[in-house]
Amino acid sequence: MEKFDYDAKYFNPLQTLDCGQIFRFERKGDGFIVFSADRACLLKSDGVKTTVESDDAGYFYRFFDLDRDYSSIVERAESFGVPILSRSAENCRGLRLLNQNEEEMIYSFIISQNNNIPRIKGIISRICAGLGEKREFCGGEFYAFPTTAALAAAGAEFFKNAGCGYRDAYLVETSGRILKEGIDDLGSMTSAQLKKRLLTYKGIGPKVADCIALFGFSKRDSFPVDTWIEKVYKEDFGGTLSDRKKINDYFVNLFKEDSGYIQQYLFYGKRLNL
DNA sequence: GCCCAGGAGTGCA
DNA sequence: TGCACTCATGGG
Repeated sequence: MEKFDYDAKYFNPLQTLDCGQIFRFERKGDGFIVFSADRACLLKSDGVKTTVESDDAGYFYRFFDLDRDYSSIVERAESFGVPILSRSAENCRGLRLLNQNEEEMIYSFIISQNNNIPRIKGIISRICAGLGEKREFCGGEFYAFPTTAALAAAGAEFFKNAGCGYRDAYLVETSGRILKEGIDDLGSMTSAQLKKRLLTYKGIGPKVADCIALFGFSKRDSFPVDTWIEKVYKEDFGGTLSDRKKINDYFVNLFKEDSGYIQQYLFYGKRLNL
């Protein structure tokens, strides 16, 4: 096991895990076990230092985005003078944007559409248990996120039984296509190129593409617009547009390279009613 | 029974 | 191009 720690002021486990960007983690004593692809780590904080234990410190250092200075991000977020944003950034300064596995993000956010977070977690958990490799961590067992090959071999009936509902066909179609084509060429694309490509997959529309780009491909100039962000737009920014594409344009033009961070502050802050 | 959830695909004007 | 309709499922 490898272990490192980080200033807890800018790395809060609960805020980082609970804000809706990740669907696979569980409580373990006074900390959390966090899963990514076929790996796991143990995350704890005493309020002064947050510690990460795993068998690959380098992977999780990048996973938790620990190269980046969040004090300046929080500062810039507060500089806009929008009350809900200032409150959320101040309260959620320990929220870190994750750099997650690309394929796990693609399939997870296809499942997320028109769905709620607790149910998304349950569906993904059942898919992992059914198709993922069994691994060991911290004296317990867990299931890796399934490979594309395993997903492509599963069939619609499996996904329906896992609770995917009508999204079963999207998973069958998209996993089959990625098995054939791979996604190696997506990693080097610009944000705009990547989103355009993502939109060509079944089950991926503008909002899901933004989430995949933001959490899976580290495209921080993305601003996913869902029902909660629509609410923020109307109630807290006095917005009058209802077209989600135009709302997205409005926010990206306003927040630019900080869009992804600020979107999470607003999304999480609104859900917590901060 | 209703409305809602990290929306997207389809058909038709 | 825009817009209404539909798509499972579970919780409140």
